[in-house]
Amino acid sequence: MSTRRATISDVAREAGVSPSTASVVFSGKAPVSETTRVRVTEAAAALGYTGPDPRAASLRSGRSGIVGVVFEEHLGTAFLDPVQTLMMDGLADGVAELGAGLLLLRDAPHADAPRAATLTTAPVDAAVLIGCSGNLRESLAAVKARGIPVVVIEGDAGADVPRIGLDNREAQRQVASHLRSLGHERVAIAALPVRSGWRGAWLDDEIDIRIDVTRDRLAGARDVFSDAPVFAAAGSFIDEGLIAGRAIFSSAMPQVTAVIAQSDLLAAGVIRAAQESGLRVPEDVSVTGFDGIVVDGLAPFELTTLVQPATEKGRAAGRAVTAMLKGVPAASVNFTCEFREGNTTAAAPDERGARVD
Amino acid sequence: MSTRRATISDVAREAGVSPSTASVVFSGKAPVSETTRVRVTEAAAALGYTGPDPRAASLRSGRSGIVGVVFEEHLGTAFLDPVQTLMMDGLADGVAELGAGLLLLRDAPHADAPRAATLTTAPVDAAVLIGCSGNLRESLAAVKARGIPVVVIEGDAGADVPRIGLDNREAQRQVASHLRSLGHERVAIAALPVRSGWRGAWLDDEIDIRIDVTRDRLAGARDVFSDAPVFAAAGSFIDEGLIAGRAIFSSAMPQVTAVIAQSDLLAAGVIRAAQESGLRVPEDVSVTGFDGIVVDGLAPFELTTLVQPATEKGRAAGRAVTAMLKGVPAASVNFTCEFREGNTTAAAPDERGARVD
DNA sequence: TTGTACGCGTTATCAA
DNA sequence: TTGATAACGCGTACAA
Repeated sequence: MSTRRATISDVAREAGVSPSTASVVFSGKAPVSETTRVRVTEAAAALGYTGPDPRAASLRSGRSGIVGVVFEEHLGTAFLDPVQTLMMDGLADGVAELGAGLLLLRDAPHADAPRAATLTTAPVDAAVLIGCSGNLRESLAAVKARGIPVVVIEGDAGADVPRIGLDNREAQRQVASHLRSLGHERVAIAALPVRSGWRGAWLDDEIDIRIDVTRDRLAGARDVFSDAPVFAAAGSFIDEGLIAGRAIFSSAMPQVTAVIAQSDLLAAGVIRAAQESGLRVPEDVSVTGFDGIVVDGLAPFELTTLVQPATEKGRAAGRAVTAMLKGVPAASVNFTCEFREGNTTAAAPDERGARVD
Repeated sequence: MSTRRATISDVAREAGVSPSTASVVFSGKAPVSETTRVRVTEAAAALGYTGPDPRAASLRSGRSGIVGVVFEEHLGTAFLDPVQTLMMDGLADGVAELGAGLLLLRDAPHADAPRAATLTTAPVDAAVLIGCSGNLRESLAAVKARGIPVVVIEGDAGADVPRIGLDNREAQRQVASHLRSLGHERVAIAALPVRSGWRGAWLDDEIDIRIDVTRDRLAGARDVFSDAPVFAAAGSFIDEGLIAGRAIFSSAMPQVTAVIAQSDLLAAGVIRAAQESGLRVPEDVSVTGFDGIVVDGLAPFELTTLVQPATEKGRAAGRAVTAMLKGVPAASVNFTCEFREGNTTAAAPDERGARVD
């Protein structure tokens, strides 16, 4: 009874065959006679050998059967955000054909997990980057240098990296235009974080927005309301929306008649803040969201929002990765949001009288 | 420009040092003179070397920095179930200290993904099994043979495997007793699936329940209502609850006055089915859930249910795995549900008059 | 502080 | 159908 685990060579010796033959028995990559197969299988059982060591196999074959999914946040939040959840669902679908496992990774080592697994240290065959902040761009360089296929969801990683995109700017502009057509002039924006680790604050400097989604949606809003003040929240949560909303409604700024939130969850929080301030939605203030997810506890409100095909985005990413691993070049895909009018928007208060019909 | 990628030996040669020195520069496991460090770093940059190959490193060191999380369902559904989502959130937290990535795996190859990565073929340092059906038990044997630390959430894997458990049976019994004390006699049960791939049907044979959660909760209900008919759904979804509810309310069985659902989502579906049948909840029929999650669109109902600490369960599993990888034996942990009375249960119709106070 | 030498466990390749 | 050989790329005793 040796102290170390049995290897495939041990099994081969026990079965009286060569290591390569034993290997074939387990991989099934070449025909093996039934008698040999049985002998090897029995030898393995006798030695308690449960199959090739994945580490060694992946070193030799160059394949690990793992697709890395890189988030730029605390991993936990990836599960708490409905949009991400739906995307993961689609992604799991998309890589199913490939038969790979999904490895959840963070973009870079963080204070609370300094030795966290990252794209550079993980044995992945391909990677899917979600969002594409500055940190992610670093990972990207490493991965590209290693020649690992990469797909980016919601971000720009250069012309040679397939992206799964969304018409964030156009969609947000559409909603902004809708508000303008309702007569709104004094509009505030509740934005998503501008970079990893952002704490939630009024935004002074818009040059330094490092998260593409935030920047693109903001640009869309700015296409219509070029001077709207922006409070960038710490994350896409109802509670953060509440904080943003309080800042917006209680500030010394001129009374806003509409708030453009960059996510449905933020919008839900903003609505709550409005109610706290004694403002009626949509009579006193209109609020718009983004994503088109189901927000719990928002009844009787139905957000005026943009519905994005989150699951489809994930599925497309999975398919792109699958294709690339098969050597087929993958093309970028751009998805479109669908405008959905709810009951959280109405004509601006000032113009109410004139607009009622 | 060679056709293959640079290795650490190439870098060492370029820098004029030995491979082992170069290795140390990257791993930081031994002191290196500043000049050497710079020389190696520059050589690496010149050659486009981005660090040790994770595959080789993990073969050599025996560590991959990956914790496998094994589900017994289609991976996508894992993200759609709020309970799983919360658990993953906690799990991510729990392994954070370890700095490992979470690899999402299925229990066994499936029809739609025959070559899917499994516990046996993935380079994991440790594994967390969620649920513990028959399929999982197979993986379990292999993993134990390989000496990989394992923790099981909601399942029994033998005395030597730490389990993160829940008082499913006792909790469910508590709810059943509550119903009985309200005067209910004719009760039906809307159960979770009894095994992987189950399609949803009345349950004839209760011997063959291969999913522990289902069996334990059923046992709890049976402790009070020993003859209640059981419709086992295909999954924990509102739509499956609807199917179960329709079966229950439209069947030729004696009019039930209460339905014990094994999850909140099932309960939500059952309520919908009741309304379809013209039954009022809770006046005509009481419905109970399990999990204590927020079910969207259920307003104005608040389920009478059992609140389970899902996030805590995940966190405990993560901590157990972390401990085991450090060589510290981990103990099993058993969590307790909290009974929460909502407005979906009331006195049984027959006894209403007698019970009003 | 640096270098030498070896093996981690497997599988691709090719010849028999 | 099977076997011999040679890497895969790295980490780490140990010696210098």
